[in-house]
Amino acid sequence: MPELPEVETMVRGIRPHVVGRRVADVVRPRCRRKPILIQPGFRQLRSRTRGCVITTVERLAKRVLLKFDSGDVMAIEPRMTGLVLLADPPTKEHLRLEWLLNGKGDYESLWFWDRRGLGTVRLYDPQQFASRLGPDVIGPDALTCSLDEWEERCGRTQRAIKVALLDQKWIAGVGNLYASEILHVARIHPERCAGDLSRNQIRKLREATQTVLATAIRYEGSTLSDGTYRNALNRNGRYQNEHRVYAREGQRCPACRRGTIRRFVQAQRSTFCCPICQRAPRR
DNA sequence: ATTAATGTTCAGAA
DNA sequence: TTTCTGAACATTAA
Repeated sequence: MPELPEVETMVRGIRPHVVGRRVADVVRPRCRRKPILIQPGFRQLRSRTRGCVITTVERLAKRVLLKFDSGDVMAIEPRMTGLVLLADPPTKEHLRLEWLLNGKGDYESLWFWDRRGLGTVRLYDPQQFASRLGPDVIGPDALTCSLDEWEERCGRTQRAIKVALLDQKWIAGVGNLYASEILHVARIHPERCAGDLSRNQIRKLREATQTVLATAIRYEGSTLSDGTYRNALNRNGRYQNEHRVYAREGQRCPACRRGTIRRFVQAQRSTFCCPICQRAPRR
């Protein structure tokens, strides 16, 4: 379930071990499953990255970006179950790609592991790389979505606020789990129309987004009960212990201690909220 | 033994 | 134009 905090944890985990190292080779492990999507194909990925030095590792919303001295940018999208690892994959049979690394370092390879296989790896040349994403909710300072930008975006959609938060072209970086957590902290009902929010509520929403995601990063993300891990050494995150509403249906709300956490479905995804803290919109 | 649910993204339909 | 639906795939729980 890599969302933004889990992807940021991967990036921080691998960065010190891969920056400056040269790709000796790219290997697709033997695997009878349907191969993951690689653009522009495995052979080109291999020939264009072999011999290149990794210059930077960054996060863009929920993607891992590796940049090479050739100028090429490789975007790894873990989607539902992908992990970027230096060691200790959960299983052998779901290993999808291996980058063998030359030079001194604690680890021989960088791996992409993906149980469901919905993840993608794409290689872009410098001119070609242009993101279709909205502003990153918690990017480097200059790129962090400003309050004015939040307000402008809210004003131009009639969708429920939680549905809008999950739209990466609208604002990038919020996933399903953290959307419920953020709205609970901001005390905004998930079904409220985004266009109806006051400037003050939008301010609270923006602040809740930044504090929830920053805190989750400090805890190295959330490891859910399905046991898909996310840090670079396949260790559990710890933020799942801090969840206030996600997957806590039927439990007492930890904020008001009066409401009972409810679950319902929006845009085919589970939403959790406290009906007392988060007042339902008029219908 | 079916069916529903699980984190994400995107093409295509409404 | 905007918004919604289903599919991609694997695995587990009910």
